[in-house]
Amino acid sequence: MADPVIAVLGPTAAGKSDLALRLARDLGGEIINADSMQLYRGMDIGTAKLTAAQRQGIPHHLLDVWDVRYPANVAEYQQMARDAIAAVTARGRVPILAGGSGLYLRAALDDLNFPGTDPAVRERLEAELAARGPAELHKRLAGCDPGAAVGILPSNGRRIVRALEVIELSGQPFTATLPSYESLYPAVQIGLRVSRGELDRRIATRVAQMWRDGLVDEVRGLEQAGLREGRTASQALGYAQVLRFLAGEWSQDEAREQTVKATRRFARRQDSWFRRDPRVIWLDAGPGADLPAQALATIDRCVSSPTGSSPKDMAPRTTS
RNA sequence: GGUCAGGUAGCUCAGUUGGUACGAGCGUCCGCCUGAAAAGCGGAAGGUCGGCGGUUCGACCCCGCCCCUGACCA
Repeated sequence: MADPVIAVLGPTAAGKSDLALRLARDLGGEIINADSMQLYRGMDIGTAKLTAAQRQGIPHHLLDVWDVRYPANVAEYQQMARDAIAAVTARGRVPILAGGSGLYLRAALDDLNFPGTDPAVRERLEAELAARGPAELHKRLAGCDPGAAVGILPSNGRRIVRALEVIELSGQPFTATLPSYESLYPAVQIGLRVSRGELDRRIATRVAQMWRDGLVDEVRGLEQAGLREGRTASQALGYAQVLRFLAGEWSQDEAREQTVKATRRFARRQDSWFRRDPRVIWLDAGPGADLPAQALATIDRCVSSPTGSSPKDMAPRTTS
């Protein structure tokens, strides 16, 4: 198999960063971040970003590229990620995507095209959403694109706005369904599986550690840098909660507890997103599991599979 | 020891002037997801209404006793 791309995915606190690091060392790879929040400069503690020392000299790409005031943007990430993959590959090294942002991973790896956007149109539609509510906009959507309306619930204002925006800008109907799972690259997607109980424990521990490491101070600093204006960054787990503490809305304890709760919920959403992707090869990342060995063996197996195999054929064989 | 308030879904609480619990939020589980995705949205499962006895055609709602919790008084 030529120029394989490795992806390490799974819920927060499953151990993606460490495994990616290990694989990069063993395979001669470079890591490409696939975590929407680690793209932000200065958001370190709360995103569990590896420190320079922890990176052990392994090149990490797409960390710290956005200012906290900048609204995140999948399409832009897609471009950057593909450029990074191409660059790493050109260097003769193995690209290793690591991160828990499902849509970002798919944007990088799969044949996904994002129709354009226009701030003015968006703003207008959002104002309408605020003024009239999602149900009314949904009726309008049903009028101009019945197909899209069927796939989007009348209560989901966010998606309705985007659909109307795309229709207005492109004159084309909005396709509300994700394409099937077809990779653009030959890729081995490794999913880390941890039991709920264990995961919840790790999340609690991790959040407590973030607090000890100075998350509150980090957020204070970022607040000065305009974090509150950042549409995306201000809503990041931990950051949103600390901002509410700083605003006097919550006590610090409340902020910490809420962070744990929200992170748990997030991990569940990540699970359901990744779970349905048939290409993901799941490995046990519970306590005592020898993850690197399992991962290396998996990659070996996939890479040595018959040449000429399409990416699609690289889904795990249930037998073997 | 006495008085008062309260014991309803895993948690916090609504509710029925007696007619099969309309419950809600949170949690849990499941699902959706194309330019905010650590975001946004939906669905489901959960209750012998503290225990025992009585009144009644019928009680979670009335009566009695008991148990538990909280506050107050001694």
